[in-house]
Amino acid sequence: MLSQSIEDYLKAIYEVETSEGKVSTSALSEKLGVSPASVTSMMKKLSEKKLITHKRYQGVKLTSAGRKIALEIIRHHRLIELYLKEALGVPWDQVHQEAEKWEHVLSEDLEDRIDKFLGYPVTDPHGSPIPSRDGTMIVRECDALVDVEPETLVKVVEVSDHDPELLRYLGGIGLYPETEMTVVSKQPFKGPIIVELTGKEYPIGRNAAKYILVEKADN
Amino acid sequence: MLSQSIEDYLKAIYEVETSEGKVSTSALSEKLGVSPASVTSMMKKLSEKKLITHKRYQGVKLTSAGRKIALEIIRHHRLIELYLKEALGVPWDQVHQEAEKWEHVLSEDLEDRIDKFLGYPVTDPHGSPIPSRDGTMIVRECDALVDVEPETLVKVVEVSDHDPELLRYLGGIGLYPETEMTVVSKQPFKGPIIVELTGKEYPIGRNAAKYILVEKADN
DNA sequence: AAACAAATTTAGACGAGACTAAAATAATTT
DNA sequence: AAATTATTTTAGTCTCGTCTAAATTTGTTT
Repeated sequence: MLSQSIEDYLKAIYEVETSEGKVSTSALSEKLGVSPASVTSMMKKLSEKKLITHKRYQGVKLTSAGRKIALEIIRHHRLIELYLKEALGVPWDQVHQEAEKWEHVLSEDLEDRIDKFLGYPVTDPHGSPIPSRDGTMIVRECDALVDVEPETLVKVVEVSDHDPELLRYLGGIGLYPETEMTVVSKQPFKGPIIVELTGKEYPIGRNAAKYILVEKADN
Repeated sequence: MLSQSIEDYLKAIYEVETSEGKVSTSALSEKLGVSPASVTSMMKKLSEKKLITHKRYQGVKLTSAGRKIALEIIRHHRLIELYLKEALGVPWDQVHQEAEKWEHVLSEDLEDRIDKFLGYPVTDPHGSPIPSRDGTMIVRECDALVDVEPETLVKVVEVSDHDPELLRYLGGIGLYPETEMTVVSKQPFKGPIIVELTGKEYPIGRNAAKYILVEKADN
């Protein structure tokens, strides 16, 4: 059995690896809210357990064993997020922080029951794909909203779950995964992006728009 | 925020206090599966936090602050047990071990949602009363099955959740809280107690019968 | 290429919570 | 009441995961 701490590190490594390619000590330090020195000592331990490979001063990489565990935790996390929303009506801006705790105590049996209850879902409430039990996750190519040209009809694919504030705003204007909307314009001088949905126009800050993934809607 | 370990100790102290009156170091050591020395050092810590009172060599007692926390954890535990059974169909012999982990990560918000979902229940799947949010729990007077005279019609009130094996057996013969049955006979030489329910007779060992609480049914 | 800055690792310490072995106290027997 | 046994506490150690401060390596300027 792995400690909660180890699980958190593996998950963080996976996330940094997919979002930035290279996994530095400082990135993990930042993400996990611990000192760089703590990261280094944990890297040593994870190396010994063959969950990562580590070259001094060169960053780390998950081994396939490490990746499998990371994906298992992420699967737990996302299943729980969806479950809390569907079964208990927890608002989508709160499910993340709850799942952070619950992901570490989910048994295989309960995981299966929840999966079944939800009808074997493939995405969580933020549109993020749920890894399969055997440790694989689909990869999607889609664009950040901030990079889309005006006058385009797009469909929301995924919204980052890290900022509850943003999620509340987006929920308030009815912007969820699967929502279709039109990018109306991008205001100059790093101003907001204006989108239209359900007949109304709303501003979305450039920074926020980095965390909203969309794909071109067909037609 | 209290550590999981502290929560476990407080819960154990509460349980020993209600079942045996006096809370000895060895009883806690046994119950928690740690050495007596570990118990003593934790007692020191809990005393400093004013959660218990401790007289050297004389056992411990919960303060009202300590009791409140213990009851909060027990409330979590029992709500979760019932929730897992009702919402996810977890068999009653498995809910206990799941709840042991989940009880420590339940937020107030989720506690309320689960409570509401269940319709503000007062007992868990084993018939144990669920403490109220403000930290009170009803006390019931009822008899252990082992002490009941033959030829009596009784109603099952509560079954201890500590032995999954026993729970499976009892579930198999349809013996749950609220079940009515007749104590047919007590076999001599510490033999089993024979009960009749749904027209059939079943043996229940003396030891098991200590852990089944019943009340006389007003026939 | 030398100097400086930034990132990373090492060294050493700490608090939590467990352990074992030994000492102290309480309970029970004789 | 003294001796023996059982229980509890103390003393000292260990692992885990964190920290700070100092040393090392890498990257970037000038």
